[in-house]
Amino acid sequence: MKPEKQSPSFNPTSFEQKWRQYWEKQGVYQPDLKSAKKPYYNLMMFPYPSAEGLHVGNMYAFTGADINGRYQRMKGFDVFEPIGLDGFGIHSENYALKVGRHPKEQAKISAKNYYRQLHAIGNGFAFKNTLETYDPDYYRWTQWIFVQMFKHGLAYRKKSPLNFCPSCKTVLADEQVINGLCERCKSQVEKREMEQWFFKITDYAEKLLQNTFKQSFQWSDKVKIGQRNWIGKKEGIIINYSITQLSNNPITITPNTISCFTTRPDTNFGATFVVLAPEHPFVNVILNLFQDPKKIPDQARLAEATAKRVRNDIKVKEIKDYVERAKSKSEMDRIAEGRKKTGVFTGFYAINQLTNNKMPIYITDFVLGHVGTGAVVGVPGHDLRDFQFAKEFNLPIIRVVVGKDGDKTEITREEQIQEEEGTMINSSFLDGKDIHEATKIIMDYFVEKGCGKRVIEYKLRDWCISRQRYWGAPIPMINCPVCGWQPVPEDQLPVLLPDLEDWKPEGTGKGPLAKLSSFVKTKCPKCGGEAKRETDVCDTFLDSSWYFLRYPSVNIEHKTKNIEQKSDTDTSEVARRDSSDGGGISKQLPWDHEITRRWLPVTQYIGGAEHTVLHLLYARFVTMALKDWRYIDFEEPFSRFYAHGLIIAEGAKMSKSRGNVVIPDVYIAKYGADALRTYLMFLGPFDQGGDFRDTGIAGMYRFLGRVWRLVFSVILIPTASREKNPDRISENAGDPSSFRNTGTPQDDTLRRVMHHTIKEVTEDLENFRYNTAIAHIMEFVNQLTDNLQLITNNHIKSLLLMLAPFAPHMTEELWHKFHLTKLEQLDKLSSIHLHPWPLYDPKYLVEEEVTMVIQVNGKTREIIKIQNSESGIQNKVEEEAKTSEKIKKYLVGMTIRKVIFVPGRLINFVIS
RNA sequence: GCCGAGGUGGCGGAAUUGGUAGACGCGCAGGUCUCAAAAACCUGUGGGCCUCAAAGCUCAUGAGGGUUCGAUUCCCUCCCUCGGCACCA
Repeated sequence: MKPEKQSPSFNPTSFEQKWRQYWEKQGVYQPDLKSAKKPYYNLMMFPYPSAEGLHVGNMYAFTGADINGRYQRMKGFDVFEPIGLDGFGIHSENYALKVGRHPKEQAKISAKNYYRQLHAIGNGFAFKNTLETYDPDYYRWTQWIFVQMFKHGLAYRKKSPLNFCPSCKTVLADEQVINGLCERCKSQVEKREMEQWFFKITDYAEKLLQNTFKQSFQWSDKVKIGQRNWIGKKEGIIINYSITQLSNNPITITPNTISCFTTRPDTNFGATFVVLAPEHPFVNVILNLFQDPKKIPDQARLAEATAKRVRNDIKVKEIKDYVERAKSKSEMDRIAEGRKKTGVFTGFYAINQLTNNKMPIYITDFVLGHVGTGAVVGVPGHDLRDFQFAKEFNLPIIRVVVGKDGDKTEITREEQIQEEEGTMINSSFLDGKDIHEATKIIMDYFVEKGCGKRVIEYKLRDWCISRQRYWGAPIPMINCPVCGWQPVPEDQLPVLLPDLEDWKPEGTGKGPLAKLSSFVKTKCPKCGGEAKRETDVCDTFLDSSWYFLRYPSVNIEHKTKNIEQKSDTDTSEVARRDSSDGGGISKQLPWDHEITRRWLPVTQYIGGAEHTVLHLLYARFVTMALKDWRYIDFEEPFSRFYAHGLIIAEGAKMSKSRGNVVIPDVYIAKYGADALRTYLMFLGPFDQGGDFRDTGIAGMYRFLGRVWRLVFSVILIPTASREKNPDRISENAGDPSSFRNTGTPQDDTLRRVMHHTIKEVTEDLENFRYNTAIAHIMEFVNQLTDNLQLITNNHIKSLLLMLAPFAPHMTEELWHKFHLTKLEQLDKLSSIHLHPWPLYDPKYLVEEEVTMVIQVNGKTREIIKIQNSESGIQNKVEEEAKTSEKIKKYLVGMTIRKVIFVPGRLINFVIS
């Protein structure tokens, strides 16, 4: 049979779907989860369906992650690459609100469309292991985690001023407030005093921080640093100052000290005032004391004259007004006022025990109630804010540090403030000491004198978990008037989210579930009496804090026997924990122990850096807690994390509000998924993202077309070389030993280029340098195109194998066309995607002749070819260089002062 | 203000133990094929000078200094863009 001379036209839509069906049918991307030998858990952050569908930004992230998965699979790993939908929570609910559909209905529609797109991009997903966070089988366990948090004392209720989004009508975690705006809807966030559920993530602050320094914690630096900054560890001291008044007959107050946290006690000789946050407890002490003169307590009952004087000193009304005003101010109002310092004097003084000065105590809104002790000792000479405050209230400013500029004059301008480094002055026993040394000395001093205590503070605060919304996992707690808060018994989980007609948020401070009395009314699990269910739902980020544990075990029946099957040699805490637990359903876990052991922690996690202090921190916290409760035996969920860049369009981040969202579907229909995938990976470094352009994708389509025709030219028109090497389906692509050596220079060149390309592409893929990997493949293709008659089977195989992770459909099509296999003959192992990655042999990288640069005084004047064997010998190269007419011209009449020789690279004559 | 990432042709971007700046692609220009177009293919493509041409010279990696035989790369000062945090004591 003679092959037709014309290659079929390159039409991706004619074969892409066919191969996706084949992959799925044959289970090409379904590893044996129970007994895989070389497990590689390749995970990408799952999407939340909060729009019409995936945009190219999502596709960029998924494709980049998928290329790693495909590469690792070809390297011989059993790659598990699951995908699912983070469909519970406020993102999806807001979208449902927007389109005016019930979230449950919308979820079905979104799921269908998202999964259609996720198929269409051609990733090696394990589609048998999908999960959706709104599935009761899933959120049952989200609730179970909540119950465990409660049982272990990590879930608690607290009343505090919280971030409230008036548009989403719910409270938000600190991590979800960006510049005072709601992370989701960009509305102005208000402060509201509410009682809510919190998770004690702060208990893990130190571990969350310390683990980021471990060698094994291989994360993108920017995310590591971002987490460290967010945790914000500070070592300092709490100093207690006695409180006094100017009056001769001071009233007694309790407490009679003020505690201030500071990291810079070295400057305390320069402390001249104390400032309190409006929320500070002492403020209430004052207000209660003097609100009504009759309420002055007995022990403080004063002579009328004294009382009057005290009331004059302490302007109660002014204080009250200031505090109320401060508390009602929104973040935005504060910013709008600039950084102008305001405050009110309390009438009380704190005694600086170093100088015996009476430091006036003020209330000011620049001190934050939740930071440190909510009270700050003011050192106006060496802190910008303290300086501004002192200026505003005419308080004394004392210099106690001399900076490197040596300026010892009085501090009157902001530029004179030394904060970072310097030497102590005007500080008695600290004089002349470096500030860091002085800090240690003074800390010891305070501790010894009994008026200070070293402390470690963190910026990280507890995770507010309650949301006054409908579309989330109901918080599985019951409030009994007799027994207090009780968790829903584990065998009664899930607490199903009821179908609610009236599900829209109202902003009353309660979630929509509160309106459903059949849901609210329940029995106390402890005493059996009438009780009420919690009606708030969990934050979405709890859903996604453990999903990676679930994926590998999605299809596992929860049989108690898989817990008891442990061998005696298995001494892990986890095993003992499992088998010593009580009977019944509570024994079950949402993950299979053996599978979890095999696959977790996640080998490679890939996602956006925007989750640095959100999902990535929460998932680490939940994993640590599960480890401490002995449900798993590792404490870090993601061994490696790679933060990809963002795709921008029209110069801005893709977002619905900007209207610059690019939908991949049209491009897939026009150019095929392969062209879009390869284009996205080519447009810039994967960690930097890039700007999406139509013209670029057309160019990539042309490139793939060139590859298509190149491969068909070999399939259809056998050349002399090809006939000499007729074993069309040999499995030795890239195996260096399979190469004949004809000795012709062109043959050698092509072979060298191939090995060089394999080397470069392999190294690039190891480091997520997809753009340069593609560039190298392109150069290889250009070389092949220029030497059509010299192409061998191995060139084509190597080319297809290297291109396979990027263009999985087309390479699969060409692979089988090349091997003349028929679709119906194919089994799983025929797939190019399970073929071993090509290897290179360094010995074929060596060139006969190398290019050397000849410089005169550091400027390149000539480029010569020289035998590789001689390129490392200075005499030879120098001799050769001096025969060059051009170089002679430069050297004539000059003296060579020095010759710099870099073997194999250049020679430089320094002349004068 | 602090932390992080960047600044290279018309555009996206290559190039690192300091050694040919601009790989690869887009775009553009010219050409081949065609009645024509599309597609495809070929050639050229940083600026300036010089030349009929070839060759050559010269400038150029945000700005300015420095180290070096040699700097996109290292050091100092500064400017700009993007991302994150932000009155955090």
